Amino acid sequence: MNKKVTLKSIAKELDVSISTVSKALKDSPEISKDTKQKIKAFAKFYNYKPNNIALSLKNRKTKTLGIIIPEIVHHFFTTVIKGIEQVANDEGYNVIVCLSNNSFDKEVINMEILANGSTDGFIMSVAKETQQKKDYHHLVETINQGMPVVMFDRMIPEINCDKVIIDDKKGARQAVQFLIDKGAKKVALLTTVDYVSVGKLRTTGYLECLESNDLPIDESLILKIEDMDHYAEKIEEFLKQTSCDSIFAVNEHFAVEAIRALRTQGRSVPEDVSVIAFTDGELSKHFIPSLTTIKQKGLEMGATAAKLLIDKLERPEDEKELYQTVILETSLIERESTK
Amino acid sequence: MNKKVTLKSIAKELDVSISTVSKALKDSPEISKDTKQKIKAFAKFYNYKPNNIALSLKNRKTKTLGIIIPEIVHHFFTTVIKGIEQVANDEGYNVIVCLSNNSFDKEVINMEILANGSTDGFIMSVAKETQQKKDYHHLVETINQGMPVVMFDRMIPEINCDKVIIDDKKGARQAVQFLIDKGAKKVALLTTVDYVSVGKLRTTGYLECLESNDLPIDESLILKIEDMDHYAEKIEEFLKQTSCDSIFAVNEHFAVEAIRALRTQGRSVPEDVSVIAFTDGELSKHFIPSLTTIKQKGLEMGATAAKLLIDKLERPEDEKELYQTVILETSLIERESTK
DNA sequence: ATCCTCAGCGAAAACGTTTTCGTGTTGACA
DNA sequence: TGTCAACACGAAAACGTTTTCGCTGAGGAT
Repeated sequence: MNKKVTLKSIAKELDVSISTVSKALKDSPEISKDTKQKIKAFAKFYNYKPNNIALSLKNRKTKTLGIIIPEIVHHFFTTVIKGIEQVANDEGYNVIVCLSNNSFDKEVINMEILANGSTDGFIMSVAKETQQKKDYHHLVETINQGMPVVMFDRMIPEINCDKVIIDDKKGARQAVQFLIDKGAKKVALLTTVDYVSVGKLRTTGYLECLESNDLPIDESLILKIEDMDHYAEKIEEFLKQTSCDSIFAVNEHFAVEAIRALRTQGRSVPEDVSVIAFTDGELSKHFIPSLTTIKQKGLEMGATAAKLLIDKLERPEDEKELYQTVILETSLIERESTK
Repeated sequence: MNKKVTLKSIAKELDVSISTVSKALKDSPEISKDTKQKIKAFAKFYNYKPNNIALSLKNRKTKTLGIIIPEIVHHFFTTVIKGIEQVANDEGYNVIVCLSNNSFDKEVINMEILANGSTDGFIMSVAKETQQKKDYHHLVETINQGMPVVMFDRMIPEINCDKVIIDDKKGARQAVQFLIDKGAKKVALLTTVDYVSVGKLRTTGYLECLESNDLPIDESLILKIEDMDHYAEKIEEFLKQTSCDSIFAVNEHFAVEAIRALRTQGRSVPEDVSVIAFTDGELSKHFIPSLTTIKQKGLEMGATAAKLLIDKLERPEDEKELYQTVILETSLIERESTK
């Protein structure tokens, strides 16, 4: 087991000082050609690589970005991570991923751990519980310590930082308008409870769109789902009691379960009921019928967030105070679930 | 913007030495009660947290695990990550994720970067290209430097390290036997090219099972897919030219595309053709018909890998040389795609 | 009055870098 | 021969910890 080679060990072996080794490896003009050659050859032979930790300590930057997300077994978040990873890697940054599991406490702990030197900044989507509790002290504190934070998707308007979001309201309007344009009169909504920011925004978009088309808002056409463990049953029950000609779901799981429920009730998609969903997931593409969706663009979101963060990190101190919110365009992808 | 508080700054402020502060915060008996109280109060008030980087440098351990996987937008890998994260967190470790995108070069670079102090060990599934090239120098070198490596899923038998795998061959046999028991005579196989280790193993299992049931091996019933970009077309074409009564697919995407292709050809699943797949994915559960699968147990795999790695990290030097390979049981989950 | 003990604290090294500044040697030039 | 610049290198500080060891002064024992 070859122990790690350091500047010190090279210096000792070649009988020069540590500084000489360091300078030689950086091709400093201070060092003579002969010495440089000797040191470089030795270093190469023993495969010397500078220790990142020591560098981090010295430079006071780690070249790593902290990602905190509620959940990783989720297609949207993985595409975001991929987007982040790509630009981070190109810029020489690494990525450390922490999961909050939608728990406020875990989010706080993760942030505190990473904030103490492990990362240069954060990219995060806040936990459901955090949005519910409205306790943002951990965010405020890390930002106050000079750690840049970029929020994406589930963000908090009151917090002053860079943000990357999609126009959820507009996307929802787009979806519902699409259904209406195809002749829908009774559009059902499958959404989440209101404290989930994106759920609320999409609900609002739905309502706005009905209104601007002079369609009545029928509460019995709206299902707000809290418990992600039993949503299938909820949806099935809901669809038994309501008659609609189309469905707008805020995510693909709701949409898929709706289609399944409809099918067991003898109604087929898209012939009897059109279904459209908010998502960027795998299911939509492969499901039969494949789903018409409002695309969330996770990759772009991640890439944009990473760019914003790195930009802030590599900018001089004085220019750091201006925060921007990037709003990504949504796009409607028509597939088989609507007619 | 409150600058970070350090031992030094506390020491200066309270007019004691750095060592006194350090000891006081660790409740050392060397320090008097009064001093301790004073220092602790001050530290708490200014929210002192030790700098992880400095600790890492001092202790020569980072308390973070490096994960290198080919791809993150993939349900199996995300469940593995989740499994790793859970036990890592419980043991006070963080997790840094790097993607190889199935590129040998990126795998090497990522490993080299992380190996220089950023992580204490690795959990990885090797890139397709690495399996193809059979160039394992980066693995050998990091292991030789005393960095523990745990491989999962796509592993390399020649490398001496801990491994967590599922019994792919047995799982495949289980799947094919299930089909045969249900009366299948012509079982088609949708698999990958042979240099992908798990693909090859599952193919072998398929062949073995046919043999032990005295069924002929018909090469025209076997499709080996190389290019993951155009597999749908390949499968469709394949199914047009072959008549089979059942299909064994090595992943859920192949299975789903097969079902779609069958349907356009007027054959329905499971009535005309039974389909079974290797996977743990979302698609299988939600697809209509839902898929009968051999479960991969990503969560367990990740958790086991993390346990193995942490175990090795926290064990004294002399006990580190024994490597184990944990083989996870597969289980068959019967759903709607087989009859 | 002298010695010893021990409580309570500080100095310094160490982890592996980078970088500033200082220093000794050489050769050229007056 | 003496002066000075240039060259080549080393010493040391710094990043923020932990930890070993040494020091000081007070108090008790003799």
